[in-house]
Amino acid sequence: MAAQPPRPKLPPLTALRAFEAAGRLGGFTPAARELGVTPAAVTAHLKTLEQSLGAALFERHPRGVALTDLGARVLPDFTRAFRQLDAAMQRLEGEATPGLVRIATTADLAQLWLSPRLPRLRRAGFQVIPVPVESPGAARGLADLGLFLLPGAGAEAPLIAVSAPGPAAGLMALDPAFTLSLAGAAGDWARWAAAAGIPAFRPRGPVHGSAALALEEAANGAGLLVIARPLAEAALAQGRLIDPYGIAAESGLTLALWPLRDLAPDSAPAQVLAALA
Amino acid sequence: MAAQPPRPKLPPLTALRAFEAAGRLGGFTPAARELGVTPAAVTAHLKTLEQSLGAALFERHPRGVALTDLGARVLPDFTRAFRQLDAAMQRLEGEATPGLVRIATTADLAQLWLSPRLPRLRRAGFQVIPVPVESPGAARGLADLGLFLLPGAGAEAPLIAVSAPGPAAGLMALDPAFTLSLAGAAGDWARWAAAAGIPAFRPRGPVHGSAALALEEAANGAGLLVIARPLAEAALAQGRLIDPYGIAAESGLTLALWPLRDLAPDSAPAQVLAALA
DNA sequence: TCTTAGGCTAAGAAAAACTTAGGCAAGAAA
DNA sequence: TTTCTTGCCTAAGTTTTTCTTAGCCTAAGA
Repeated sequence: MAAQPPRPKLPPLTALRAFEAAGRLGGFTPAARELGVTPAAVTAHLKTLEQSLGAALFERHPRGVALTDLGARVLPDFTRAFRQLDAAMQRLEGEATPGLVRIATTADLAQLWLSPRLPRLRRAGFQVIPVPVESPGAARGLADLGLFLLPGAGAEAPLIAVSAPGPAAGLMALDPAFTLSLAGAAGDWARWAAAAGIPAFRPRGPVHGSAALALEEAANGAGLLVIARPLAEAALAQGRLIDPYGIAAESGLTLALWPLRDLAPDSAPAQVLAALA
Repeated sequence: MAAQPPRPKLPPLTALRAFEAAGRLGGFTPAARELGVTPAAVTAHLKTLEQSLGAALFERHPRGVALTDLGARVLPDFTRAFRQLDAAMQRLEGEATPGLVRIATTADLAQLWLSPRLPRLRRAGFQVIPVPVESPGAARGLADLGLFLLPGAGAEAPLIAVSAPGPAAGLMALDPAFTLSLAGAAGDWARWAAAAGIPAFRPRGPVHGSAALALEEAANGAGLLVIARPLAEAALAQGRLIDPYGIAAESGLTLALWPLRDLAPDSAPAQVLAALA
């Protein structure tokens, strides 16, 4: 049975989602990140949509885009609709597999903080799966809980310096070459050094992109690593690393675990949230 | 810039839409009709969806399908969400091209009833486009107004018999071979003949699938055609056809024109509705 | 001036969606 | 009973959509 009319052509859902994300986030590039595609794909979607509409949704500026009047007027409707759709999908997935809890987090937090806590939760009957995302914003509709280091008041994630255990390490004077740094955490060393009373200290050692890797290096004796304590706790507890100076600095970050959607009081996500908090 | 994780995999929107339609309409086949695809496509979507979910949404019975408990529980959420999405899309299209009015109707009504009325509306600044659909249900989200012959109380669409003008035609006794019938309107001749006082009359002439074609044939003198008056009015007004017997029978159908969504009071669709009613 | 951010385009590749064709089981019709 | 019809399923193959890669362009900021 073929469709009689050439093609009724219902609204291009994918393109609409691209529009919604781009409008809400204020650009094609962040939208692409959220959707998990390249910016070129978003460009193409918007082009299609505007063409089929016969009207522009964004003004193109050389440095970015801005919603047109029309775009701004209709965006909230789409945001609402997609939020409802996401919520419905979440509910469906939740009800389809009771006990399932998805936690959106970074790869580092998943490996270093969440992973050690999973066995206990699994034994309690929860099927916890970490969903790796780049930022809290990208978690939209993908998970029940979010776990991130966020800029925030609490001093719950202090910076500490860690190194391999052994008598020598802790006693050495600070050597700029005997350091390990994390990419994207440029200020951490400065903050810690200031707290340690050496404001002018500049690390010169290798920079790692992954906290897990940097910790591994540190455990192998490659240098002194400044890192948020929650990420190092497991290794400290195992004795693979030590905190030779015992100096903690404010990181300005808090380890936050919070619901990404409304949770039914006794649902699996709510229970896991309570268990981890 | 490639997406880091293999693929965050947002919900398969097309499959969700198939689920929603199938759930709401109570079967895969009607859903396929509404979506303008074959039933096999709907089957495949549901299979994908249920597989990725790890749970069944429909119980398969040999004669059809029924929502499972889970499916029934979540369906309303999806219906609501998609309705909102459709509404947003409608609003977007409406605002993008002011003056645009889409009327969902059958090919016959579009050609025979709507088409003659379009020039006046076009001159009034409305861009009216008929959207051909098979049934009112399939119009969901595709148009602003619906125009159909519906089973209904009013006698607004009586059946009449028409033929080519000329002295002989009207005077002839009824000849079963000198008839034209419409496919899908099996009872029409019987009703009209009953009203004419010839209850046992059975037409034997050719059967046409399209009212427009049948009217054309009748105008060419091929026979007597029983048809709902609204469809023949234009040809009668032009003198291309006559109503030789002057006998009208109840068709049980009413020509209905109604809004398929909420219309803003002074919007183009509302004005066109008022002008046509 | 150089660099960077953000978007655009074209071409080709990958993945999703759809159709066709045939099959099966149960209720309806003969 | 037998036959027909309805509604869904499966497999194979094709079309359409969606996405990525790679290179270009403009303006703002260092």
